[in-house]
Amino acid sequence: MRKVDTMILSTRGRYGIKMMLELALNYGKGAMPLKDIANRQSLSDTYLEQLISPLRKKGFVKSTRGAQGGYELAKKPSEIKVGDIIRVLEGSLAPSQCVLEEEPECSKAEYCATKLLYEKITESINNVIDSISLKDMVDDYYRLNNTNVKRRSENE
Amino acid sequence: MRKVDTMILSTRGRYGIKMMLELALNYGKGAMPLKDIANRQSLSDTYLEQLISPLRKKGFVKSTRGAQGGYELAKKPSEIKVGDIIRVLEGSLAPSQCVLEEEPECSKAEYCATKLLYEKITESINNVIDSISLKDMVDDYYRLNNTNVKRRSENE
DNA sequence: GTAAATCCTAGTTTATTAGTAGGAATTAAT
DNA sequence: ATTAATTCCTACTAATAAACTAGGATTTAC
Repeated sequence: MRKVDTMILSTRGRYGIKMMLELALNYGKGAMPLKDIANRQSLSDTYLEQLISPLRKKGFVKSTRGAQGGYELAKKPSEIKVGDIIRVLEGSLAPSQCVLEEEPECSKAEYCATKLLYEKITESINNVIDSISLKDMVDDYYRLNNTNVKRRSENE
Repeated sequence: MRKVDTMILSTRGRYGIKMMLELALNYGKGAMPLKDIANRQSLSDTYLEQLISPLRKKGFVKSTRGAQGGYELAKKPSEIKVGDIIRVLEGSLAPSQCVLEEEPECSKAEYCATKLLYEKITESINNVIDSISLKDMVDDYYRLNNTNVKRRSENE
């Protein structure tokens, strides 16, 4: 039997985004230990370790080793796009191999109407994920939070 | 180790689209045996059987049993959207479970900025896949084909 | 010098994907 | 009527990928 719903993001991408949002919320306040992030999000810290490693190597995160160490964003939240995080942790999101240049799935690629379809889907996804930065998410976070708090007190 | 690139469509969706495109190209010419489709696309016919079954049950394909039987589209190609095929074979494409109503991944969904992100991604994907019909793909198919043939003869 | 942290490699388990196998039911052509 | 070609259905299997875990080396503030 098969899964009912396909998540286009695996836990790598999803946890990675949560993790980076935590770092963005902490931006400018120094290094944050991974264990804190894991605790706040109820995720396995040893698993998050695996995810933050490539983000560091790609220059989105910087680390301070040793006691009192931790991680922080290596760029301003406005300069890190959700697409950056996803591409590091999931690779290119493409609906089919043939959209990626390396190896055409389809032997008659020039006649391939499905390739055209996949390119349209890919473009649409990339447009969205490259238009949203961590700063946008932080803004959303505070906006959503304030709205709810306000609504609650208005009801009383 | 992990795969380098995440395909948002599995073979179910990709083969399903190829199969439906073949049926669309054959539209109006009677039933086409699954074995023919499998041969044309170099795919396993027993696997395609599994994929066409839910498409038939959802009313996108109709079958004729017995010798000289086969499958054909149950609607006009313009009335079948790529999104229909994908949803039948892959389920809802969503970047995260929390976008689907049933079970919120996030305990504090009302404060969840990532949910907002996922909704934007989902909306963008659905917009594309629901705007492209099998007729569009058939048109692309012939347009790509003619263009290439023409270019070839122009070169001589 | 000890505790708290990152860093690194290699496992392990579980779930999902991608098929296969085997046969029952149906029907056109002979 | 028999045969061959087809759909239809259920269950199984193998390969792959996802989701972690384990263990230890290294670094550094206190």
